[in-house]
Amino acid sequence: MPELPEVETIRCDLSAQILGIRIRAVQVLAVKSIGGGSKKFIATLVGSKFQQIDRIGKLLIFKINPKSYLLIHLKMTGQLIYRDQRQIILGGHSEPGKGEKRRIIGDLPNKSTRVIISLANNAKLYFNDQRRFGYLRLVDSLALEKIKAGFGPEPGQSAFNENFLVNLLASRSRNIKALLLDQKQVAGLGNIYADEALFLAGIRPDRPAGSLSLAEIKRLVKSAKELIKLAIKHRGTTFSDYRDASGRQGGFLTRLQVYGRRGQKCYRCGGIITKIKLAGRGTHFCPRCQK
DNA sequence: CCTTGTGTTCTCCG
DNA sequence: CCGGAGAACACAAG
Repeated sequence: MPELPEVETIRCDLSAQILGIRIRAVQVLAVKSIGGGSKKFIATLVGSKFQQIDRIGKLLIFKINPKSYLLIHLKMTGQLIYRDQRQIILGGHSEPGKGEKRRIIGDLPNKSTRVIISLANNAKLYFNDQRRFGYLRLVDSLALEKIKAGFGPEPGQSAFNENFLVNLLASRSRNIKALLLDQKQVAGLGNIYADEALFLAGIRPDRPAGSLSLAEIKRLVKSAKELIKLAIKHRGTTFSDYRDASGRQGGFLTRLQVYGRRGQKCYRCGGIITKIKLAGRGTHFCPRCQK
């Protein structure tokens, strides 16, 4: 489940690998993944270069010319794997694997590969997506601006501050976790990091947003910022499908404080982590120290 | 049955 | 009755 730290890791890695390199060919193995119209999609991409890679929330934005952008959303099981010529020849097993976290995906394409972008340096970019929720879309600059305008600030940005959150939460009955998951309000947090941020701040996820005190809001701002920064530093969390652009797992899993820890002891107070359903999502928290 | 990100649709309330 | 908030559903595959 790639969230902001995972998508940022991919953005950063790919920026160092594919910028300025021409697209030689595009194979669309699943038309659904590009929303139909593969002829125009391929024609627009082939011959152009990746000029810049941006990100808003969990959405990757590849600039291919001043008015055309390729958007890639990984949703639940999407992967974007870069293989250079040597790795393709060796079948993806060329990385030695210094530690356990360096697990390699194996031969590509595989049964989850939906799109292959071949580059002029003989490298390939594979879009894999087992559950086909993710997508690639071409948009012009006007459409891109409209999409960007639909996102709230990210925890790492200065706009995500105490004043912002005070105004956002004021007189809202919705539970705080649902609000944090709403990309229109706050961009980038998904199920894992929403649970983690609330744990760090000591706030129950089912609290009505409007019931948070100023002190709690301050803690939430600080917790979310530190959490996202640390998760990016560790290259994100791999629970099942997430891989970085080189096919490696993220390093943050072992640093999670609550997510996936149902029935285990709280690292902070020794209470037992419980799991409930909230906003349609599995939600983990410590009933003892989260108030 | 469970898992989840997001777009769409539906319902409710003021 | 309108508008918006927010909940519920759809999607998909293992």
